[in-house]
Amino acid sequence: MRQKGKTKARILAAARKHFAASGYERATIRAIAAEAGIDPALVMRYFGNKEKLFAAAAEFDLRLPDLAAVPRGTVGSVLVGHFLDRWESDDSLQALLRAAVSHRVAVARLRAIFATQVMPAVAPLCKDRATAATRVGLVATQMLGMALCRYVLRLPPVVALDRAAVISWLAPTIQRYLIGAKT
Amino acid sequence: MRQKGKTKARILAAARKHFAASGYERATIRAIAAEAGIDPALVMRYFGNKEKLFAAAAEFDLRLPDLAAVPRGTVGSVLVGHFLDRWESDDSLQALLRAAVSHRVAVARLRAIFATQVMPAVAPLCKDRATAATRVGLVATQMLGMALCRYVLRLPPVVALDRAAVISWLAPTIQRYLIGAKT
DNA sequence: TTTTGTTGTCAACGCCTGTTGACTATGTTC
DNA sequence: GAACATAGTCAACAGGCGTTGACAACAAAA
Repeated sequence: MRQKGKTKARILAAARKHFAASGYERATIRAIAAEAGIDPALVMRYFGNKEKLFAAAAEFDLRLPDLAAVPRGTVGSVLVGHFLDRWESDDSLQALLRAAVSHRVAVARLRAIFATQVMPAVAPLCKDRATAATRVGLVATQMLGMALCRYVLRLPPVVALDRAAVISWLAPTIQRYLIGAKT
Repeated sequence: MRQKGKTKARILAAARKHFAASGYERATIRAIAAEAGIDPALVMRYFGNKEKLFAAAAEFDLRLPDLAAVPRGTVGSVLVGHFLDRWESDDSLQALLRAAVSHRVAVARLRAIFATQVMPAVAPLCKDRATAATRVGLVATQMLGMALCRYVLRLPPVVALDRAAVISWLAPTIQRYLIGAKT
């Protein structure tokens, strides 16, 4: 065997990098293959087609912590900090966001992650069940908005913030959306 | 003259529609020309190339109101309401956001709008000049995040909110970012 | 050693893209 | 009516794309 697993992993890493940097359509199979040091045709052998390659590259776990265990007053800080960590350590998230803006498969995947990972982990924190979905949605607007401005659009004042500043500014917002009074 | 101005306007409208719906690369000159009911070559005659067509289609004015005139306590509501109006009445904003995620010209344009329209209009509201840029940046994260989740990703709980609910949830956030205590 | 199955390469296909230059039609001006 | 500029069409180009099927290299099983 001439290392099947390693090649597959190299392709996936290259795919994540290109999808994250360029979005779905600008990331080409040829460029990904070149980065992985192999022939484009081999990518097809491994993943079937471009859409399946993307699906494989954008598969990941948000690894949300057990929020029932953290003190209610620090839920905002913990959530913001965790999201910053995930965004900075995994290209998949950037790849997914960039692609979701123009590709139906990617946006479906993103909605699925929201529904199956974010919602179940975060919604139980809300007292009134009636507004829980709304509250989690609001959290998403602030979190994804920060990711968009900081990592994708790179707005200078947002990039300039350090980790601690982002947390101290955003945490009260998240806290209020989740367990604050209904306005 | 066989109506030069009207054709140009039809091309621009078709371009905005397609860029908004599909992003930069998926919106093709051919499709735009077909929608405008003319030949693709005529688009080139009018705008030179695709990039210039996009630049023309993504040119717009945020029409920010004079914020010095509104009571300090309602600045958040006014801003959120105004942004909702602009997002829903003008395809250019969606086109620009969708394109900015994968196209360097578009992201530059978006940063320019932030710097030349948002910053000058909003920054004067902040008391301490030192943190003004940061505060306006934070406002952008929440506003663009809402636009992203509501109009582009269409997350169900965010889409379900009506105009009044969006305003009443987001206004306090914006208010705090702009004129609240530094955390 | 031969066979067999896997890992990888090569060259090409068909399609769609932005873009171009030659051409036609129409309205305006002398 | 002739000359001319403008508005619009047509067919084609060169290039890049995802994708394919035939072939080569190599490792393991016979």
